[in-house]
Amino acid sequence: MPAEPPAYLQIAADLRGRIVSGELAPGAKLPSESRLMAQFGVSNTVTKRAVAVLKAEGLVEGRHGSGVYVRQVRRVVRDSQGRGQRTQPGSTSPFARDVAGSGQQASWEHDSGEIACPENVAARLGVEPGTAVMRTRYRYLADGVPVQLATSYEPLAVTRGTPVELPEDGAAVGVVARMDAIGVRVDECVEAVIARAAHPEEIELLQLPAGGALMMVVERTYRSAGAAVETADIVLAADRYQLVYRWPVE
Amino acid sequence: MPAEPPAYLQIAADLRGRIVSGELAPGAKLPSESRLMAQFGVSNTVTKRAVAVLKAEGLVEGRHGSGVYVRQVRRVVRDSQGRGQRTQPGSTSPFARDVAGSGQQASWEHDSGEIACPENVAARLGVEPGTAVMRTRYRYLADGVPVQLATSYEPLAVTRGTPVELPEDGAAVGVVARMDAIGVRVDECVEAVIARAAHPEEIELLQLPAGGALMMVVERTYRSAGAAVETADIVLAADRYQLVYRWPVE
DNA sequence: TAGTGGTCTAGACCACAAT
DNA sequence: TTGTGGTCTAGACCACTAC
Repeated sequence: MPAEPPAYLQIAADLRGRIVSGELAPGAKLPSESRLMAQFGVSNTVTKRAVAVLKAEGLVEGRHGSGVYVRQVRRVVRDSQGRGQRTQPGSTSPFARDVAGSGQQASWEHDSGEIACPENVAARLGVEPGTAVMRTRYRYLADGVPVQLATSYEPLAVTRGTPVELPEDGAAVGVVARMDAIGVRVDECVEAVIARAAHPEEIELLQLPAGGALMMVVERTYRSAGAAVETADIVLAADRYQLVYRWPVE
Repeated sequence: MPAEPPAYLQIAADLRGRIVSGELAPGAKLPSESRLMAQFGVSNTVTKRAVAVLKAEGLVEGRHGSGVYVRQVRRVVRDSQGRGQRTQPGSTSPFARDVAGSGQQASWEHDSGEIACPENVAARLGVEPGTAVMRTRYRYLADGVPVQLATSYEPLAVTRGTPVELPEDGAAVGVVARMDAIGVRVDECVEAVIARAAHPEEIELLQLPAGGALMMVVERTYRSAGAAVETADIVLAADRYQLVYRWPVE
């Protein structure tokens, strides 16, 4: 005999089916807890747990005192095409271009400071841990809503004493153009992508629902003649982004 | 006054801190529910919920009747380098190369059949919905453990009547080589990456823990002279993979 | 004020692990 | 047999929304 799946998963599956079939459209309100309790003949904890599964999947969101609603997701496309390419003067930042693609307005905040390079970053930059690096933390917003975090590291051996030692509005022009300005020719971009649950500070900075938000993390490294000149951790709310990469065959 | 975070999140944060600091090393057993109840002065449901948060994050796994243990994750690196490149005869499949990189043994299963093209796939292939396509479903295993699913679609207008109409052991050589064999020169590869929670059938096929497993989904499309000749949905257990992309600047 | 979700208590039963 | 996690009951209180 195959084991019966637990009730909370059956209820979650029932609701999920009604969402993906369109019966419960984006913006629609789910049946309230008490209705679900009556309909399925279970106690409140079971219905709450079923709904918690759907929240963890990003399918629904609870609004306190009002109800649970089907989310409408529209993903921003982040295309590698043109990213890490030399941009024309006056062109807008890659982030601004991405969010413009979904009809939204881009803005960002940043702060910079010199630090001793932590171990995991040192491995990516190919320097000794403790080496002086410039760290810049960014928070990017689409229509005023924070959607992306980034932390950038640059060896000061490359930029010390130059006009681009501080990234200032580096986000507006991109790393490649900044390095060009001091004669460093970036020739390769490498991005490593992982997905994981959100860390607590990310939940706070990105105003995510507590417990179970999904993140995509891009470790991006720019290289010049084989040596890394910048690396960054880019943290994206997974349900708001699609990453696109394209390359020629042969 | 800042609001106090709920107890279950505080307990989860406490345990998470002890895990990432290394105090609770991979393989270590967490304090039992009853210990946590006593230590934090809460009821069982609260400790269970705290542990559930860590499970959803992929940090720990419960072993029924035994305890909850810190997971040891080693990520397989899936590198775009060499993927969608013309391979030398006798070379192994991209998947086999990936898992060999972490010292594991690769194997896979597949089944093929002709179907009418579903709508979302039709958009990617640039054909009318309902057009005849060959669908092949793969399940890939590393050391016998299923770690990856893939569903591939090829317009039969391209392959009908050729020796590669059925992919057969297509996984062993790759799409580019198969298309080469019938004179179709693949010249571009596009991959779109999203992250989301696992679907129920994925939980079953990949033997994942129910409720909250994270997936990465790669929509890969091969093109020849502007026309798509193959597209695939590649589903990866997020905590077992790292995707790497690299491209030249300018 | 009534309805709703978010959190929590204090138990219970079962299946499975370790012994 | 004892301890453990997985599931579930049947309540409770609070904060918030909608009216």
